[in-house]
Amino acid sequence: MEVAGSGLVGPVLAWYDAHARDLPWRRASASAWSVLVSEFMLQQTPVSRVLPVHEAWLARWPTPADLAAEPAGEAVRAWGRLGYPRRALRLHGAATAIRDRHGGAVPAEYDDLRALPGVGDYTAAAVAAFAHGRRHAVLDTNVRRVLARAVSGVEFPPRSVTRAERDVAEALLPADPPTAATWSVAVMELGALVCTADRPRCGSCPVGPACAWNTAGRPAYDGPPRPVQTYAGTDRQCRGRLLAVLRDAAGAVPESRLATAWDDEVQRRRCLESLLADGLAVRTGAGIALP
DNA sequence: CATGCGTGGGC
DNA sequence: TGCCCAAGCAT
Repeated sequence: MEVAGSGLVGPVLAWYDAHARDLPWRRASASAWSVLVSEFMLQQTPVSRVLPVHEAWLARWPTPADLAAEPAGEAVRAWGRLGYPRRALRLHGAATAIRDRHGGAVPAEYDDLRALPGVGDYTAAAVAAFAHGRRHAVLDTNVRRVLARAVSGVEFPPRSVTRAERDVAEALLPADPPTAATWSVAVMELGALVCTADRPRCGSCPVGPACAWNTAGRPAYDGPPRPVQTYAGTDRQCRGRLLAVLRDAAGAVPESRLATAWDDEVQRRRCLESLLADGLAVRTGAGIALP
């Protein structure tokens, strides 16, 4: 019952055993909560920036109930400059749901995890596998890129996850649940350290000749161009500036003070309203504050 | 299903 | 120097 690329698993597991980074949320002593927090923080944010915030977060809130006991604004403040602060709000919401619906314990079932705010397919599978040893295919951007290259022979995966990708991931997933979980983290690590988006280190890749893309001579990507993400001058940047003022203030700030953070008044007002609508800020008698 | 949502580092 | 990204999610 061979599938294309089935020769990947052994070499990747051996490589991971020798090259895995020692990350706090991967240690045997790490709680499921530590894993969940790391997965929220790692959504679109590099490991190096997550490390210090994750450490401080777990020290302050060792359990979901500890976080749920505080106002959501404290989560937004502690999130600091990790970016996409709605994740902080959702993590607080997840902690509250875990306390109220799961007796304070991070659930192990995919469906229960998936129902938490801020938890999509990837995070639910990752927490089920990495925190609880469940057998789930974990399809993140790293895994998708590795499989696109090694199995499909193309440089980059499709824009969104396809049925074909899921079938490949399922076919490769080892039958033994703990081994499946290790395989998943191992192939992610390979994508993060070796099979990178740009300048992949094929010379030191354990997959070697089993990689269809490398064997084919690493043909250039010929799919649709990926959209470039602009930032300067966007509402995202404006919202970030406004929220930074709120984070750095002890309490509410007068709305006039937000003007110092962004010149364009029309855009500034629009962004403030969107922050209020998102629940990242609230109006009080004294001005604008974190929730 | 395409789009909006932060931030800082590497080349 | 700009440009491109880095363990996604919700709508």
